[in-house]
Amino acid sequence: MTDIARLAGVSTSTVSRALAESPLIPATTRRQIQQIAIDHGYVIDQRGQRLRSNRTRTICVAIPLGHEADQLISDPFFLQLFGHLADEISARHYDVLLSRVPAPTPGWLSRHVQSQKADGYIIVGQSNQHEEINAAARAFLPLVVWGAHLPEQVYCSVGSDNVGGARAAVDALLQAGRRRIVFLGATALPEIQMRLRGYTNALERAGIEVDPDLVQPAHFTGDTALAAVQGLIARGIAFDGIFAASDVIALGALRALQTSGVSVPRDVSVIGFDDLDLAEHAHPRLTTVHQDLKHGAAALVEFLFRRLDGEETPSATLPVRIVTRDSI
Amino acid sequence: MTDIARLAGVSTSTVSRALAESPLIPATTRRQIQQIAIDHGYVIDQRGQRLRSNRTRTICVAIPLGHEADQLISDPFFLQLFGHLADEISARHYDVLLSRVPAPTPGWLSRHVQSQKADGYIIVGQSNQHEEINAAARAFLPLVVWGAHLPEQVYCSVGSDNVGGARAAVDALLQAGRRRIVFLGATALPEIQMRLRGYTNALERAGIEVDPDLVQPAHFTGDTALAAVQGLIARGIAFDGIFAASDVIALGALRALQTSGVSVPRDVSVIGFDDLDLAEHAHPRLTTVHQDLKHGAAALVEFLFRRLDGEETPSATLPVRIVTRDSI
DNA sequence: TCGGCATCTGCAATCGATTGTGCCTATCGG
DNA sequence: CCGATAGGCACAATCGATTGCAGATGCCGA
Repeated sequence: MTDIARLAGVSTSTVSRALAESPLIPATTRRQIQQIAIDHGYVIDQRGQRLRSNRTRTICVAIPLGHEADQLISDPFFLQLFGHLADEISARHYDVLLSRVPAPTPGWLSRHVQSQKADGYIIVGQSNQHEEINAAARAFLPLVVWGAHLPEQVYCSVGSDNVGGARAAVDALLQAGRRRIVFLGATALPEIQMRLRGYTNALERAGIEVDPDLVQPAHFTGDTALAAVQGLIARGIAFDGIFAASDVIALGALRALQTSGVSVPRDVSVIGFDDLDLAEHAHPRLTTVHQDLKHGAAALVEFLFRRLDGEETPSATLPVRIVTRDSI
Repeated sequence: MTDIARLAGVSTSTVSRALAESPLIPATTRRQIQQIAIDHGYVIDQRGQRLRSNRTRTICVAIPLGHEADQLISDPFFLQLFGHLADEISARHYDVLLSRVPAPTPGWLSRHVQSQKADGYIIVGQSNQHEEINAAARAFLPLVVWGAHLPEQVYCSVGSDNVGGARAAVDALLQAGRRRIVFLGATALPEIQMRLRGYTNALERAGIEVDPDLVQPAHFTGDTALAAVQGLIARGIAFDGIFAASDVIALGALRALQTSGVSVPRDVSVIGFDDLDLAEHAHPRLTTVHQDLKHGAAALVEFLFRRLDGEETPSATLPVRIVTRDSI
């Protein structure tokens, strides 16, 4: 900037103001200085600008992986949500900073916020970090969370109706005449806990007792789901329906059934949760609970920018609906 | 930092050195100062640190959209590549900055580099920005590109063997007895041009003349591919095979054929390019040219970090292979 | 001719860190 | 007992921008 100032025969103050379109500088001078900057390939250094002006024009999307340190960014659900978030954020001319937090240590979020790398935060999935997020949110407004709505929550969250969606999913299986329904999911996560609650609710309402053998842990990779289903078959535990807490899990279950010669949906009905692009293309096409990630992402970003302007925003729970295809 | 210095009874220089584990500060003092920092929730402000130390510990992943401004980040191919890139970068403890450049203006990349937002750049897809990238790469070493290897290229690129892959794909269709083979793809892009060249090569070698009617433009969304195939059918142009320049295009073509009552692969064989997760789950399961995006991403990041250390790196072309499924 | 006012423009402080240089104080050997 | 040496530490410059304040300039009317 000093160089540009010298070339233009003015001070750096004037250059700074000219490039910022300050009305203090007459329009003709402004244009001249801007032209000199362009001609010499000068652009404002973000490091200096950010330090001085206290704004980074950057939103950080963070994924805490407290439950499962090896879940990668290349997880299809996360990528799909992230894609929509990035579209929304870049449409507002902000940069997107992606941060993966493999093993959250106490205070990680507050520290991250303090480091001034971004103006606002979108946390994808609470993992087991509810308290941590609460603590950070108490002192820092521009922070929104994709996930479940939990008791004692001070932060703003957007998420699907997990209990209702799970209940509807299990109801669909019951309606298809299924009685021994497996639940597959990582119950350490709040969202999955909610889905388990919906599962339990639906069974109880139908007068069916929950069989602990049928509630199986499965992480977010298809492989653990595959192993869980194979385990059930090997142990001779009978079942005629599977409610998978995510589509990726459902696809793993489908693979396991296929290799064991179990026909879907003749012998076993399967329903997933998420409605990723994958679900439509699965074989058989996967019946699943549709979450509207695009609208969810739009809501998250909308709320975040309102908070950047100092406004408080409420949490939101998005309705879900069953998409009926061929696996049920 | 001034506060921490006061609390510890030392100067900010000492605090800075203590937090940086400088051997100039005795170990016991270091620990004391670090403890005070932790107790008071202090973390180094990235803005100051970056300004002073000239390093951001950030890699920017940029997508130029010169050809098609409305392509979104939520494109499955891009997301899958991006996921692998992000995994690799965050494994090296760097941050990932995502930048979408909708309508590249001359000098956009050089300007971006100058702005000092990141230490290194990964450009995904050259779009029509070959010259621009060349210009930036002449003055800036830590820059790598996913895409085709072009003549007069000064930058480092990693990409698949597009010509060879396309040739193999068309050969596979020919071997299945197909003769009137459609090409679907956006030929404005260098990578797609290469695939078109492979298509032409393979046909010529088989003594078949290229019918211009069968070379159809299709963008990266499935919808334009769907429309193109429906157009061919409506115009009564006969064809018995489709080489789609990407899996997303192939899925669009499959949908068009399905709604028109054309059976795949009985009446028409279809082959794609990419081997996204989607391909395996398509119905019928899509035969396609497999690109190893995970290794490609690893190579890109490896090269980039070597360049951050001042080393020159060559370009690389990755081999591809046909994954045979049910659509051919 | 001069005062007053509006319009520009520059000085200098500031954001929060890093680091070369040099001072001070022990410690040790002669 | 004194000087050399090394180990700790602080001072102050610096990175590249922004902005309040004050000074300079020009124009107007009286």
